[in-house]
Amino acid sequence: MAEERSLNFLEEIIEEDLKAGKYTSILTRFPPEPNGYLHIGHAKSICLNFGLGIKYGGKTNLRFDDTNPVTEDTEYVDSIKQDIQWLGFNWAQELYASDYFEQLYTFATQLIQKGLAYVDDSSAEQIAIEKGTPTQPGVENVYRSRSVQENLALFAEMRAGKYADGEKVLRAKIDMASPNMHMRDPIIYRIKHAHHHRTGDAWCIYPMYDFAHGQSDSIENITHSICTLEFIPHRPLYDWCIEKLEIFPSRQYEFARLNLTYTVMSKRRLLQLVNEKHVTGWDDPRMPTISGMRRRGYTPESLRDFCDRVGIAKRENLIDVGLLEFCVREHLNKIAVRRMVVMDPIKVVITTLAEGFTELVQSENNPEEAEVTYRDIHFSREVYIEQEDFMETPAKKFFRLAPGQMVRLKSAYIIKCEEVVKDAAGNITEVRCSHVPESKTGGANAGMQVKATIHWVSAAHAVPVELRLYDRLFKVENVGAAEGDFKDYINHDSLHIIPNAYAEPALKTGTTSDHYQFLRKGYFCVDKDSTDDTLIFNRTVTLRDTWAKEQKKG
RNA sequence: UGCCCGAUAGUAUAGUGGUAGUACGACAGAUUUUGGUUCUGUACGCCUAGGUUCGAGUCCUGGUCGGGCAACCA
Repeated sequence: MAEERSLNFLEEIIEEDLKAGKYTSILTRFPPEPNGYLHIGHAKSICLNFGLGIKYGGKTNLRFDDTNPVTEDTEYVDSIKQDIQWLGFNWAQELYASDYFEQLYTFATQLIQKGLAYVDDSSAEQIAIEKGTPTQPGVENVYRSRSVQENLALFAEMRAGKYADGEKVLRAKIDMASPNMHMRDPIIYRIKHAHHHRTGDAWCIYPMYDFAHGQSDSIENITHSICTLEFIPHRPLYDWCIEKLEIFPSRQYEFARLNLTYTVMSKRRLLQLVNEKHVTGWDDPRMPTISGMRRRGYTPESLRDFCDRVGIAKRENLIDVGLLEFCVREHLNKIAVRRMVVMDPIKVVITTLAEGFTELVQSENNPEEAEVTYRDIHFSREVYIEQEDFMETPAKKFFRLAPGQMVRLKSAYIIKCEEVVKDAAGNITEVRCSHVPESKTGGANAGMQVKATIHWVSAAHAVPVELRLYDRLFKVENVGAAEGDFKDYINHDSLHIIPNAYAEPALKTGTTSDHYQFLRKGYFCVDKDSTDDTLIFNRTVTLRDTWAKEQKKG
């Protein structure tokens, strides 16, 4: 089943480690900070970390990196857990960096005892100045030479709450002249008199990322700690802590994060979109968040397939959102139930049928199914078809309905346009057609060749529904590379609401499905805003439309 | 001016010294009671200059280009 595929560089490393006997099994982790909702970029990391665990018979922990109480919240913890499970993954253990606060405090004191950490009384500004620049070495200050005893006492006082925020920090004593800025005596503990979502008010000092992440990995015996490229310069510090503390040597590896065309992928920017009401929330169907995509109608399968196809490497990338759309179409084509909905109606009267004529026709629920099932649809003398499926003066290569032309009404009769009725202003109000008798499925004339088959809804039986059509959130491909404020590139036309589309009754009364294909229009799902009175559908993605492409060519 | 990472069709991603593959996209055609699906075909690529070698996308050196690194963020 699994096709022979080349290994990515992480799989190669793991296979070498396993082969060399370095590990008997692997343990990875997914380490989100609970300060925002997960997006498709996180999905790539989730699929990678959990996927590796599954592929090599190992396990994967979920560990919340909650070392900064002022930005973190349990609301985010809950959404993150839900999103991971929805994607289809199970963690071995649910853990929190905050579980290790006591242990991390002990690690810090060990460093102090070894003369490898010191309490610094300098202000943030002073520390920044003394740090130097990438091209200029930093300088050592007077606090750097404090005695072990003094440092131990001071650090204990920090923990005890004797000092205000920012009054003191604990720094690792490494090398103020290092060409790597992160090695210039990085701050490892800071004072924050803040309420933590899990530890409450037990602590007023919190470890920095660099003093929490690697040690957490080590405590859990994580074998392969996988993160994104921007942490490459942190790796020497990651290794330094492990070496000096003499703890389990977890190893950090980095891969390139996902970037998608026509969207943004930073939590900061997504939060801004939410806070400034450019979207309705984190789960707005236009958002690249997992919750937004779920609401939009994307399936876990399609997201996993996408993450698989984008690959894992170290070079920066910008993935065409078209690939995502391909993945969702491919999955939805297999599972979506077919229904007919007319979005922009024009009335067709079939004059050769008796006044009040009505009958039931059968149409397949999904032609892709191994065993095709059918539903009944009311057909009658008056039906709605799409405005765009009729042209009074047809364009070249237009082979839908036009005066004197024939089309098939899906699962019903072939009709021929005989007359166009207009109002005083010259607008077309109605198209009058004749029908070909015996042209239904199984009829004597069913084999007649027509150039097109169009969808329709019986006028008398149509059910009004609301459709929400989404377009890309941004107007430019590479929002990250665009100059100026990213908000200048927001597509203000990204939501188009059709309050009164006409749907076939089966949509309301028939089998309920999570995913529908509205014939020839796209894939849709029911939105949570639906009420007993009004069904609301989100368009997940359109169908491939070669006719639209043809038209663009002009 | 320092350090680090990277560079293969339009976009991604393989190729581990021996014929540059794959996917999406594009284009053309076939099939189709969805201009959907499916199928077939076509076009398009190793950043650059040297070097090592019988042979270099791959190894070495220089250059160019892109990205990152100086939050009491992660």
